[in-house]
Amino acid sequence: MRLTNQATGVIAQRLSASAPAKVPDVTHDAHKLVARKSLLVRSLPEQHVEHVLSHALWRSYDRGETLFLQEENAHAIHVVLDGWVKLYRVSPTGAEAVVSVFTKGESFGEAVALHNLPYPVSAEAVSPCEVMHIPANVLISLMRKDPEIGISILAATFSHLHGLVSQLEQLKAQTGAQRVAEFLLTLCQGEAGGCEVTLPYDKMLIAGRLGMKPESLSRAFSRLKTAGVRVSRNHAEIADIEALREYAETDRADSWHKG
Amino acid sequence: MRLTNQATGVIAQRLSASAPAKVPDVTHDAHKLVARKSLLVRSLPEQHVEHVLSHALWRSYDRGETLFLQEENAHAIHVVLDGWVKLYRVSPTGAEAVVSVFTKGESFGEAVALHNLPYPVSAEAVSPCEVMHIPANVLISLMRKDPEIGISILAATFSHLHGLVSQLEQLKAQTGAQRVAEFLLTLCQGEAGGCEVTLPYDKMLIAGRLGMKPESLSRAFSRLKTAGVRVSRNHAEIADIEALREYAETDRADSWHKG
DNA sequence: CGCCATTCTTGACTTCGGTCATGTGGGTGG
DNA sequence: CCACCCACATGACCGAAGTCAAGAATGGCG
Repeated sequence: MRLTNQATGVIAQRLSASAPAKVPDVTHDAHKLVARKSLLVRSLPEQHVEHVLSHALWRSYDRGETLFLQEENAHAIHVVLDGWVKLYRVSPTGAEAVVSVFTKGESFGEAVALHNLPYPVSAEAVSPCEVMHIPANVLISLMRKDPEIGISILAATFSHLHGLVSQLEQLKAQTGAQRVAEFLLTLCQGEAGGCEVTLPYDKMLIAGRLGMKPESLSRAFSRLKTAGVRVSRNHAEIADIEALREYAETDRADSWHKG
Repeated sequence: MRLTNQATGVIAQRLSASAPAKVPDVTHDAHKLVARKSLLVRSLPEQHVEHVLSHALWRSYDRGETLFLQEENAHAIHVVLDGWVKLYRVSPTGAEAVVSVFTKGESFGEAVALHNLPYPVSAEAVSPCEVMHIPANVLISLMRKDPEIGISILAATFSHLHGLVSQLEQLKAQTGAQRVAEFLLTLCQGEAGGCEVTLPYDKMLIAGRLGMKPESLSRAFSRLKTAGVRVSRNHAEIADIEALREYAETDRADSWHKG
């Protein structure tokens, strides 16, 4: 648990008071802004946004803290306002599989919460973070008045489906190094040329997210040197984005067979 | 394409007539029954079911026929009434990754259709099959009257999310043979003891579905002999379901490390 | 400043799974 | 009925990735 908890204290108060509307807190305002920009809230009909935000719970989590566990019943939708949250699943064998990692502006748990179903995954803060929880009943009651809301929730859910499908494709059709390359590409927004990026979280988690062991990630990084990638600490330099994309999209067989 | 297309002809007629309500066709009635029992339709409010079914399109597909392609815009939700349909994705490298395989009573495309978004995957019939298409606008207009419908669509979408999450977990945390073991377990409904199952589709597709090459599937099967599995043609005998589950859930490291 | 825990890297070794080549059996079409 | 084509199995080979172990680099904390 985090020890320097001045901030945590403030927010804990806020948590207990469930109508935080006029707390004159700059960080809270900043978080509200992030919330408004999140995919989920952004796609809600404008007239309901204020209502939803004012009925939400705002909480801080320390690194390593659990938001919820697999099999627990869902009663809220979660929107990350700051920091990183991982969704993972523990297989019967005890191995942990990271399903996704969310950050500022991203939401999860939409489909489960509206049905009071058990979560299929567990959620844990991997850095100190701020999370907004929207109680499911708030959304459900709104939804009965305005069906449009159902559509926006479906939009968010679809983007998760899409993300999972991409991940499946990558796992089934790409090597580890290629997945790492794609991961790096998602971090740099430029289209071409060189680029420097900061790795958003530690390498153990990156490895998990990409479906490999930390040792394999290290090796994948060194393999990417030939593609113009240099990594030190949590900092990566990409010499040529196009070249890296080329690497990621080259069929494994081609590389030595036709090369 | 299928050459014996008497049946296909009949259904093609039905397809062109968009109000097939009183066609006295036994197979059509049988399909309607399947449709009613599908997860999607089953969770719709009773009073809308008839309306939805009567506005649906009913079509036959031959083995190998394409229902839709990745990137196409979605305008309908699909419910499989008979046969098998695979959803797959072609990666930039050209490799095909099977995302899921659906059969009788299962639906897909819910979230995409309601937004007119492009499909993230392609769909192909892997056996002759019957599919019901529910035009998205039918559901959308109903949804505006009764928000309950949004919830039931979310239910179907959630079960897909859940399926993808399980698949991810399996790919990240299990060996090929273990995935095959789990696959076999899903085919037998018994809890314990022995069991015989028929493989639902050809081994190439099973291999794809489980994220491996046909050769690896063969080897996985022979590896499972030690766990009491015997396979010949499309028929598999499982000596002891419990033992097989045990095999599937044993950590890879354990097997030789502590064994 | 120095200790300690953790993360990260590297190396040796093993296993898993993909690739290629070959052989076999079953089914379809001529 | 035979030829041909697939799906499928098997073996040889190899690269990719996991396991184990040891050491280097970091970062927090006393």
